[in-house]
This record gives sequence, structure tokens and C-alpha cells, in this order.
Amino acid sequence: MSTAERLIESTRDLLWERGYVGTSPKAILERAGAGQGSMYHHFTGKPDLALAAIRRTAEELRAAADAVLDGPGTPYDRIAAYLRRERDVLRGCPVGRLTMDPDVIASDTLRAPVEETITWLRGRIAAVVDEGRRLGQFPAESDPDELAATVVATVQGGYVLARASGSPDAFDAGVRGLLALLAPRTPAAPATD
Amino acid sequence: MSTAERLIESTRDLLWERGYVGTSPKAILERAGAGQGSMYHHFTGKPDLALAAIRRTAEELRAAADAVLDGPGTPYDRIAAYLRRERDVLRGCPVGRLTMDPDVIASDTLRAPVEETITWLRGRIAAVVDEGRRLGQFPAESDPDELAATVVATVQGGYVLARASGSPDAFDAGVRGLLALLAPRTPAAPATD
DNA sequence: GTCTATACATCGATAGAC
DNA sequence: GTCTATCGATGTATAGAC
Repeated sequence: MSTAERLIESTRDLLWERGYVGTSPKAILERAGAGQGSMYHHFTGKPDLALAAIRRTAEELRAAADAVLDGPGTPYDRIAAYLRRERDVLRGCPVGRLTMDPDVIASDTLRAPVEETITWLRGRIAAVVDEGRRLGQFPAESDPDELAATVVATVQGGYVLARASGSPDAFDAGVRGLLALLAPRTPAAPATD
Repeated sequence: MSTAERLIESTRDLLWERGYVGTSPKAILERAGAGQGSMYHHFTGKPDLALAAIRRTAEELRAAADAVLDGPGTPYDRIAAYLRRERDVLRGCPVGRLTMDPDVIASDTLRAPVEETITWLRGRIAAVVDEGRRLGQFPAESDPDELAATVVATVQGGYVLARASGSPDAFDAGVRGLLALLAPRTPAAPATD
């Protein structure tokens, strides 16, 4: 792996673990096994390196979401798969957590990939909800955009509950509660009577 | 207001705005209009002052939640009131955001008030859900603890969506989606047929 | 109690040798 | 491309005057 690659990967780890404000160039360099010179040769500074790291993390998150949302099953199944997909719950969301970083939110450049990713995810899930609505799996009067926001919020908030309690259980409880609310009351399959 | 009071209030503001890692004693002192000596006279250091600030913020949050959850209306109404209560959405949750602060989570002392508050809130809402369930306002098979986790997670995650997009609208969308799912299908009032 | 002075490490960046 | 040396500013804490 090239030095630039190692710098990006180390930054990704540290942004996830400690956030932007809590991550220093020094810590990045130590983890990457590189000197100051390397970092400032490949990147203009901390924000530039962080941007590269955030973009890559965002890309990975989109790919992971696509994998389950494009998967097999009914719309409900795919949303359930998204909600239940394996996560490092106690580490939090590597993208969502950046919204609590004051320096990320203060910078349009750093916030952009975060905003794009969350907006994309909401749209992606809204499309699945809409599909389910047209199939009669969700109530006709459901608003796909709103339900999608609820789904994404439950996941993002689940991380908060889990980290507060120090256990992934709280995340799972929130997900189960939401799935119970979403569960089709009337089977989507053709009625048999 | 005493110097100690001003120090605590300044720390509360900064913890909300910038988190623990992003808040320096220097910034606190400037905002409080105090010198180094005052801070180290009243508190043993940054963690001690932060603990006092977090405890007070947690207390306020509990009082605000109590006000709506003990308010008038059916269980559904009170949960809706909690979800819709006025919030500084773009600032995020002054307690929940601390879960993304690595140094807060790393310290049992600092994490304790955060954990207690979130746990208390979940229990408080679970009791309201349970009351609604016994009234027939929520399905008999609902799990109060899980639904409560979903409610709290939607709020906490709503802050993430709002801060990502730079607008409170996303928070409101998530709340509306959840309320639509929670809305009693069958009126709790005695059937009239 | 509050202040200023000081200490010593770290932050983020630059300089310049190799 | 990578390294070490250095820089001025800030972070957190202590000392000691008033």
C-alpha cells in the first residue's frame, strides 16, 4: 500500500474513532508510519486529507447500503435487511457521527460528502418504501420520504443509545420496535379467501 | 451569578456547541470572563468542570421531558408532544451528542450522567407506551421497551439528519413518519357500533 | 477567590536536507 | 517522496502574588 493510501486509511480509522476535532496529524502519521513530510507532500493539510478519507468512507457506506437495498425479497424485507445489517454498533456510524463535529459542519467542503450520503440514503430508502406502498405492503397514505427519514433516524439514533449504554442491545431494540411498526398488517401476498 | 456558576454555564454552552474534545479551558474562561485561577480554585480541572456542566444539562433535559410526558392527553398525545416539543434542532441534543465524544465515552465518570439520562428517558417513555397499550391505543403485542427505544432513537437520529442537511426539516420528517406509524388504527375511545 | 506568570506538551504547518 | 528540524499558537495545569 502506498504512503498516500496508508495516510487515507489511517485517517479513516481515526475519524471514525475520535472524530475530526479529536484527530491530529501527528496521530495519523504515527498510525500510518509516515513522517510529516509525506503528509504535506500528498495533501495540502489536515482538511484535505480528511476530505479524501470522508469521501472514501461515504462511498463504502453507499455500497454497503446498496447491497442490502438491492437484495432479494419484498420491500419490507429489504428495509428489514438494511436495518438489521451487520454493524459495528458501538463504533457508531462513520458518516453520521461527523455531523456532530463542529469543524466538519462549519466547513461546506467537509460537510458536502456527509450531506450527499445521507440525502442519497434517504432517497434510496424512500424509493423502496414507495415500491412497497404501491404493492400494498405499506398503507397507501404513507409518505415515503417521511418513512425513509424515520428509518434512517432510527439507525442513527440507535448508535447514540448503544454508545450511551455501552451495549449494542439498545440499537437492536430500536430496530425491532420500528420493524414491528412497519410490519405489514395485511399480507402483501394475494388474499386467499 | 457567581464565578463558579458562570464557569458551569459557559462550559454547558461550549459542550453543546463543540463537544468535550473541542472545548478548551481557555475558551471556557474567555466566555465566563474569568482567569485560570478561578477555574482551578473551584474545580480540579477540565473533566471535573465538564462533569458539573453535564449533570446540570442532564437535569434540565429530564425536566423538559417530564413536562410533556406528564402533560395532558392520551399516551399517544403525550408521545407526540414529546416528539414535537420545541427543540434547537440544528444544535443537536446536548446530552446525546456527548455519546460521540471519545473522551466522554472513555471516562466512566463522564459517561455516567449521559447513560443515566438516556436510560431514564427510555424507561419514562416505555411507561407511557405501556399505558397506551393497556388502553388499547397501541397493539397488545407491542413491546414498550422496544417502542420507547425507537422513539428516542428517532429523535436522536433526527438531529443527525438535520445537521447533515443543514435544515430542521429532516428532523420533522422523521418525527412525522414515526407518528404516522404510531397513530392508533382503532380509536382508543369506546367503539360506537 | 481571583489574578498573572510560567511550564511543558501538543497542534497544524513550513523549511530544507537527502 | 520522505525525513528531521523548527515554528508560533494553543492545550491543560501549576505557582505564587495580591
